[in-house]
Amino acid sequence: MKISTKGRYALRMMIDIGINDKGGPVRIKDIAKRQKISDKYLEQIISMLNKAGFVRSIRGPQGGYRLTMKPSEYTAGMILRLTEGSLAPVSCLDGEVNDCPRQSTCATLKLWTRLNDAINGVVDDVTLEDLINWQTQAADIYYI
Amino acid sequence: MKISTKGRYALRMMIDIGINDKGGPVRIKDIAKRQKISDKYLEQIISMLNKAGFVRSIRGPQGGYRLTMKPSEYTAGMILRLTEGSLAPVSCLDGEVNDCPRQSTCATLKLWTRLNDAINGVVDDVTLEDLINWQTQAADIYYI
DNA sequence: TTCAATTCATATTGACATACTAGGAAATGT
DNA sequence: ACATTTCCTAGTATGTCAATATGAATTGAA
Repeated sequence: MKISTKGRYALRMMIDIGINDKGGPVRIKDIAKRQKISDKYLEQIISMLNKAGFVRSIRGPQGGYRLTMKPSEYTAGMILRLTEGSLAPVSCLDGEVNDCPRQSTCATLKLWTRLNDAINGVVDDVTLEDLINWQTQAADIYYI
Repeated sequence: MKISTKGRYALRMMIDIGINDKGGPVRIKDIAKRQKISDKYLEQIISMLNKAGFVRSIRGPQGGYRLTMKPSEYTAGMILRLTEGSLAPVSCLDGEVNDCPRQSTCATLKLWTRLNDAINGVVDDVTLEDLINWQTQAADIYYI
């Protein structure tokens, strides 16, 4: 019942890009250095974000990545669902339809559905803008 | 971000025992047959519930397991936390204290804390009694 | 036009967890 | 005594996670 590094790193990268884009693209190497994460691993993760259109890449020298939308338009749920695959606590709630043969008599399904709703309620309520604000506020307090 | 079979089976066993205790202990073999799960695997899981005092065992012929408390006194969270280890979405929220060196500057921690609270809010609100009621209601509808 | 800096793509790996299966020991009611 | 139950430990196949590794493709700048 854990969010994997993929999801956590993806959020941190999006936050990092949001904060460090000063009118030009942000390099993986710099993100890796700031976040203290292997740049090769980050490459793989950002490739997902790129293919999903959450960032766009610029190749060659002075290249890097930029956000494609305003931070307020991304939710944490969008980013986590993309990288984690699904946030559902049980696989029968993964897709659109539940084809579990036990579903009509499954008491625990009601519990899992409530849990699923609670999880979605949180992650779809928090935007990248929120995360960036929390990040910059925390940094301010820390470095004063 | 999935509940494992251990947690799911533990809940189903507790529900099964709650429903099928007719004044005497319920055998693993019968639970396994009803739930269509390997009895050997259920043995391992119920051993955790036994050691935690959630059920008590009676050995020998006509032996089996009985609940030690009223169904209303168990929450789903108690059973899941025991079998899953922890329901926290990130490991830095696992124990009592958070000793992550990034915590003071970690924006995502706020998200994980909200998520953790939401998860706990659901699982600690649903009791075994609720689950048993949902189960018996579902069975009624199904078999009429 | 060459070169260095960057992203892009794919394969491999080690460690670990999951979801069991297997075999037999211990206890106990009849 | 014996059959029935739980109890205990070990083994195992499979898959996932979290990287690491290697090199190709692209492109701005000298």
